[in-house]
Amino acid sequence: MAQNSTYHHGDLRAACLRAARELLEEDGSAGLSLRAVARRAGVSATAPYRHYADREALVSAVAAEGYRELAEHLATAHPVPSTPDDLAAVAVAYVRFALEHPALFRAMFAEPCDPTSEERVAATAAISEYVRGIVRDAFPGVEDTDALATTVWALVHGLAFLHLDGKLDTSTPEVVADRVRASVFALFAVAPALREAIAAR
Amino acid sequence: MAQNSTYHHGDLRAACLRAARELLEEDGSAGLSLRAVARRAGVSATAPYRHYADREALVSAVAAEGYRELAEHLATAHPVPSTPDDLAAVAVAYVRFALEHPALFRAMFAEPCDPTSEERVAATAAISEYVRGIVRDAFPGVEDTDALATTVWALVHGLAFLHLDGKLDTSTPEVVADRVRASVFALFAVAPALREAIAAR
DNA sequence: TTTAGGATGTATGCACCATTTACATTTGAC
DNA sequence: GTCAAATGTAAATGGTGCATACATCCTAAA
Repeated sequence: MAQNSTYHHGDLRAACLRAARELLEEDGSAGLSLRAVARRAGVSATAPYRHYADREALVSAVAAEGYRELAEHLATAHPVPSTPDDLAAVAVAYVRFALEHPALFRAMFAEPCDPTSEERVAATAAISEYVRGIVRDAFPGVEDTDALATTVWALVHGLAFLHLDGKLDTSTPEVVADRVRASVFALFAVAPALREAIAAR
Repeated sequence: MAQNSTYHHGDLRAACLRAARELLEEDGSAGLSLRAVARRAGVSATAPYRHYADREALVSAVAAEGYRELAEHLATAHPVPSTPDDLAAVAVAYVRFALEHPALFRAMFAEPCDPTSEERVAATAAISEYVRGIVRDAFPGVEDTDALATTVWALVHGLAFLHLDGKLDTSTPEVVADRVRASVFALFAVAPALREAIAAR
């Protein structure tokens, strides 16, 4: 089981993932090079290629991990959201996650997504379904749950990016949270009207 | 005025900008290297450094150009938006711009923004003010124009990114436009309630 | 009109990077 | 125990950003 020499690492795949994640958080996307990952894992420069086809594959793996963490983070904000207040709390958590892990969040959403990374596709599908579930629970009367979920996700996602890009004041967590809550409540208030708005077109 | 030899380019600054823009649209952010720009401009590899301090400065310049084009694109969608319908048309134009110029849009919003690029800061401030102006005209009764403008921008911005990242169906321009309109109308319907929602917290 | 000097472009070199290919070591199944 | 597959290494190729020193050209002052 355990290697008795130093030739084999033991679990290089996981070590690379961890190193990549660390480098991403420390130096941003530019600091995440396969060579740096290899150095940090204490292994030759090309060893990571045994576990990841190329740089993008490694980034995708980190992103997928990010999706799982985001889902966890949201669930922690509120286990079973069922009211507009709950949903607002989840929205705040979403934006906070982006601000606390800017490089990771960018890797998850801001880079051209590789459609062939099933790990990544599955992870984003899970997030999407999660949002849909929340909306369904919080607004059982709404017919087109998907449309409302999309709108909510887009609003929160856009808020995250605008904050991340310095387009909105992020001096304190409170001002951010207040702004997110205000925006989400604006949308919630109209939820019943959404179906009509769509039908009216 | 005009150079009589081949040593000097004439307007290398503009040529670099154009080449960078082309490379960005052709091969994405990864294809935008200073060396490739120099090659395309028919000039030595380090010549661009006479006009741009580093790669990021060039990207910022391209992004700033993108902001101006986006503003123009939106203005074309509707010169003086003053109704929810007008605003929805502008929102659709925003998302369409992102889908038509994915790499440029990412360069504008998805990369860590350099706060020292005044060209870029000024350009984004202009966009922000533009959105605020539209909201002010379209909803003269709303007190906190800034809050509503932020919400609108975030929603549209988030829709652009989710489409860009393949999280939403983009098979035809129509399905995209319909979804954007539906989301924006949902928000519009509640505009008068926004102030209350904020006050209620 | 001549002639510095600044602006612009070039040549070279360094450090870093991704990726490929060939080779070495270890491990586990038989 | 043997041998093939899995894992790690070494070396080489070709690309990149960028700093430094050098070449050329334009312009404005003398």
